[in-house]
Amino acid sequence: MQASRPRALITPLQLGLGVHVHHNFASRFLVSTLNSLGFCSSYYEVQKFESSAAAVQGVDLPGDISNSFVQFVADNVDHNTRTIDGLNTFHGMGIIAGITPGTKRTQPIPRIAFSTDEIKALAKIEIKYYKPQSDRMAELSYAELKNLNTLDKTFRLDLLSVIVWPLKYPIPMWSGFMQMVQTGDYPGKSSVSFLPMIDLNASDMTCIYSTLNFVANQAKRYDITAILTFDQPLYWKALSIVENENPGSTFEVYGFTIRTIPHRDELPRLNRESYE
DNA sequence: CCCCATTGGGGTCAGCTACC
DNA sequence: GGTAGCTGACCCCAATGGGG
Repeated sequence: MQASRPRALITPLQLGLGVHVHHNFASRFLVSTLNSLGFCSSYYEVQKFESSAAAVQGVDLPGDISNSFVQFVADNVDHNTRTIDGLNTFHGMGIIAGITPGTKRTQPIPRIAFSTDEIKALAKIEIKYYKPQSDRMAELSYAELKNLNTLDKTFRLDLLSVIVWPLKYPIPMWSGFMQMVQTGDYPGKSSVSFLPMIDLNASDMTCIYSTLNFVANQAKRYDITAILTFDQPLYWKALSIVENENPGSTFEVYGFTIRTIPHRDELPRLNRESYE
C-alpha cells in the first residue's frame, strides 16, 4: 500500500521499520534503499517522525506517573571516538528517570514540521554556574580508624557456601535472590525515560549543580520527591553542593535525596551475605 | 604548496509530480 | 491549481594522502 500510494497515507509497519533501521544503523543509504524497494518509509518521513516524537516528548515523563515511584540517575556519558590525540571527544552528563511500575506514552505522535533550531530549543537544561555558598563540607572531621587486626569470623563462609551448595538445592542465583527476599505483589516492570544531556564534563561542579537544579525542577513539576543517584565520586560532589546551600534553597524545600550505588567491590560481600 | 579526493550522516535547496 | 512528499545534487565536518 505504501509503495503504491506513497503520498496518500502512512502505513505503520513501513514507518516502524524505517525508524528502527535508522535507530540501529544510522544509515541514510539503508533507509533510502529499503524505501525504494517499498519496505520502509522515506528517509524524509523517518526524520519527520523522529523530530515530531522528540518535540512532543520534550523533557516530560511518559504517561501517568501519579501511581509510580520515580527516581533519577545521573552519570557521565562518554563518546570515546578514537582520535589520534584523544581530544575532541564527547564527555557529558546523562540523566535518566527510572519509573516503577513503568509507564509509557499512549498518546499518538502528531505529525508536525520542526526546524532544527526549534528542536534544539526543546530539551534544554539551564546551565547554572556553581558558586559555593559556604564550606561546610570542608570542616568534616573523620573518626580515627580502629586497629584492623581483628579476626574475620566470616572468612570460612565462602567454603561453607560451596559445601552447602549441593546439599541445599535449589539455591537461588543473583536473579532469584530478589524473589526470595521479596514478599507481596510484584509492582511491575520499570520503565526508563531518557532526559537531555549536559555538554559539560560530568565532574565539573557547574555541571553537577545544573543537574541537581534540573532534577529538582522536574520533581517540583511532578510534585514528587527528588531522588537522585550518582556513582561515588559524583555523589560526594553533589552532596557537598547540597550541604553547602543556604537555608531555604530549592534543594532543602523539596527534600532532595542523593544516593550512591554500592561500589562494585562491595558486590562480592553482598553476594556472600545472601547465603547467611 | 595547492588542489582534490577519500569517509558517511546530516542539512539545504531546487525541481518534479502525485494528490487533494 | 496549489501543496507537499520525495529525490537528487551539493555542501559541511576533519584528517590525510596523492598528484601536479
